[in-house]
Amino acid sequence: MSLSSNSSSKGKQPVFMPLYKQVEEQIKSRILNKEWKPGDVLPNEFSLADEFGVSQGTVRKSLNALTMQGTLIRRQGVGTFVAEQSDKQENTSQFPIVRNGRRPEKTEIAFIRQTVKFAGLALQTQLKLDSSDKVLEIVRKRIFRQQICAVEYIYLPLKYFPELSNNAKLPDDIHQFLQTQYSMTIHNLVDEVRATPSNQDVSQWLGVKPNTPLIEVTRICSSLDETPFEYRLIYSQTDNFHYRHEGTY
Amino acid sequence: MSLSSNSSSKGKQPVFMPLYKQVEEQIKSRILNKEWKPGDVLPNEFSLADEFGVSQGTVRKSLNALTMQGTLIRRQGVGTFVAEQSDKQENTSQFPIVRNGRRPEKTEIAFIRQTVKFAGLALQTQLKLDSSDKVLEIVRKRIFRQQICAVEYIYLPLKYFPELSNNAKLPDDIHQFLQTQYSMTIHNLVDEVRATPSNQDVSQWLGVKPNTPLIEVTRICSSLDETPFEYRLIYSQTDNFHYRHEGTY
DNA sequence: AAGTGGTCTAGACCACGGA
DNA sequence: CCGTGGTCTAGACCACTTC
Repeated sequence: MSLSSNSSSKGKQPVFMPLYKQVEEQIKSRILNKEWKPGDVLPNEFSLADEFGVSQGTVRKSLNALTMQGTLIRRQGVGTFVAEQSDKQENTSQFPIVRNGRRPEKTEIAFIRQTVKFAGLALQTQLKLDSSDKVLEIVRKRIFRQQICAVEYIYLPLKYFPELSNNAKLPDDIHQFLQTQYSMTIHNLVDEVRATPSNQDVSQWLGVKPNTPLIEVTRICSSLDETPFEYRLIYSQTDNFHYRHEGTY
Repeated sequence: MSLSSNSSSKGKQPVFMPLYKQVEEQIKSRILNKEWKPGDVLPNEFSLADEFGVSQGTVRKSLNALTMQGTLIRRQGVGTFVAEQSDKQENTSQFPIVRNGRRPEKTEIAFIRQTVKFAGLALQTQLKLDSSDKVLEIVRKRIFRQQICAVEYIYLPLKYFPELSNNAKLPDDIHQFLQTQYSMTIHNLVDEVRATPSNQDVSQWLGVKPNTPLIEVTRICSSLDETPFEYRLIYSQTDNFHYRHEGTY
């Protein structure tokens, strides 16, 4: 196989895409097509170079770029793999609510309930659904050492995950589950944080007085092809916890 | 000049540092020493390669790494520059409070007051100060089109910025100012978000009823050498605004 | 036209992990 | 031991900016 020449007449702007970028896109699309699934090993650099008709150094540049984006994992002496959910959780603290003065810690999960519902308005707009689409709603608590730290509402569209309509309880690690069942991994996410008075339900679950100020984190997770596939609401009191984000410029 | 051989007997673990990493550290330290200041142009790749006694490709790898960390800016046909504050603000949305359903937008600033104080407890721990250290406190409002969106308390230690003790009002773009005056640029930051009832002062400034639930963002900015040099508290109501964070895995 | 960074190649050698 | 990715080099050519 060989890559396209550098000028294209499709768009208005002729698109100049360097070889390493083209290789990157090719690899990405094979992952999207599930030719290569999470955990799979890719051919080595020289095989890929042959296949794409470029030099090994060019392939290397693509693989390293995808590794930095978190799509691939490279292990010296072993090979290059499609990243699994578990690989990603090491780097970025999956769950953003942490104890004051601490780094992210592992949480326990206490299941409350799960139901299939029609998508409400917020879900329709954020997950690109319409009013006839259904979602699985999961409600559960996050706990650090007997201390209830947050309540989560998780919404998964049946459009993408049809088998969830049966009432089998999902495992605690939902993203792990979605990855093994649907080869769906998080590629990026958007968090919006607001302050809101605690409502009846959440107050009970968190063990706080109604109208206590809580933070409400709205999290939307998207896959590699930019499909938003999960909507999540997280409620937490912030006497002992906070939402945390650390960034490098 | 030439770099150290790959094995060192200083630490407990013999440290193997690849050449490109050593070059990276060298360049970083020259920036810290203010040999190269924000906005300065670096020598070209071949000059640096000569100077460090490595090949041009190795220097390139270092420069690209530092570019991705936001420390340098490279412009084809022109040269490689030490990043300025203005370069950084383009990539990462400096100010994290945005209107609902929007991307980050430019805000106006309304000055309220500024005072020199002794550092309180939170400041002492977070900025590594002691009780005799003084800070400049700046209080001001953030405004989107006549709509007050947030109140900011900004704390700058006189330890790092001694000339601020005179009562001259600082310009709106504080980071721009700190960069030109002190060659101090943000390298990373930590945000902690909590929910809190609005107090008397903030209620007035934001124009909300006392005890309205607000978000409180505690932001600590650090420089390239990991010195935390600014502590900031941001208060905002979240009927029309929210704290936003977008991340790629 | 001169000088910069950007892309691409080809090949050498090293370090690591597993059989 | 072999095969993998990691580092490093040297050199060619391209694209962009400035003069």
